[in-house]
Amino acid sequence: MGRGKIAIKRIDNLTSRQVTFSKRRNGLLKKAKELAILCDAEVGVIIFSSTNKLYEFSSTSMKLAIQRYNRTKAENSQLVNSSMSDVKLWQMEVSILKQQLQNLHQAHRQLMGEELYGLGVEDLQTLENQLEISLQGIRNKKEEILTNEIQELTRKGCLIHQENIQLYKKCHPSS
Amino acid sequence: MGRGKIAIKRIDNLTSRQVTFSKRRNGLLKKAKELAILCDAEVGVIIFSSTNKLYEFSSTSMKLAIQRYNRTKAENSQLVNSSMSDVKLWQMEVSILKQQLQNLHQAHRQLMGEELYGLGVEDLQTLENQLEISLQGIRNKKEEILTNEIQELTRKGCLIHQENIQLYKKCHPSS
DNA sequence: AACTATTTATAAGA
DNA sequence: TTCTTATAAATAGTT
Repeated sequence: MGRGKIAIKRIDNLTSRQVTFSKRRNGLLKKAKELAILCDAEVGVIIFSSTNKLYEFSSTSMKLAIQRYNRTKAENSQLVNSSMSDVKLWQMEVSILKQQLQNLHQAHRQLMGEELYGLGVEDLQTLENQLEISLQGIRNKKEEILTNEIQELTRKGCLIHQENIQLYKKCHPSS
Repeated sequence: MGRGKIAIKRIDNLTSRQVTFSKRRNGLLKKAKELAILCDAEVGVIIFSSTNKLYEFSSTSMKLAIQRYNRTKAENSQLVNSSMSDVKLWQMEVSILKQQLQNLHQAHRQLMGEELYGLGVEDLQTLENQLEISLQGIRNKKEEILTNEIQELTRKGCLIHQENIQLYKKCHPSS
């Protein structure tokens, strides 16, 4: 990625190491930010230079990312705390929300025609019917928009001739 | 960095968001590792996907990196350790999850052909294409199940005659 | 800090 | 999902 290829091993020359650190550190932080934005992910990056200077990026807050990390790692070996503290209650809400999310994800994937493993003919038929209805709604909506656009254009005198309307519709196929 | 240039904003399409996440996640982790090796730095990366799955990299150990991070921050702002309480952090997580739920709900409703208000012809076409694909997958699955059932019945000698097979399929319409 | 020649990452397509 | 490929982006070495 540059004038020459380099092996991934510690750069001996101090100056060159520092320059590369500065360039690549910026690159890493930029890519971390892009990943978070593009993919709606929570990303946290901690970098200590060899001179012990700290650089960081977090899409939310580093504290939150770390807490979440710790919790995720600890979730397996749960049991810990006591009765019903505020924290416990919030934790319960989190787990409920996570469950809801998981359920929705599952339903969503099935609507996308994925993960159809467990379904029988009946379920599949129901799904198919729903999708037919969805398609109808979407096609209607599209038709509606196009009709509006054509009316607007006609009002402005752009499309007076029938054949132009046909042409316009062809360029924006409705199904 | 690819066939086309993309703007850095949340990718709307779920599938391509997941694909991009997977590619860029790998890219980020690789670059983190290279930075650590090349420049003798301590690097820690925490990534939560939008489906709450954790991915991480640490050049030493994440525990160590986090400890060092906390220590450094504490040194910088002598005293301020009071920062965010556990409760506050859980609350933040709850609000993030709620947002995710809302997003998914929205996407879900659109797949169901509802709430099509904000969408343009382009979006509607994308949605329509997705639904067509879904339908195809579902119909294939149904056909597959029926074919298996017929084979099973035929094996048992219940359906030897062609007209019976047609009848069976009619009673379990495939579309 | 800039400047490029190259390498690398990756978006889109198969 | 995995592979391929054209193109965008990052960056190594240089000025």
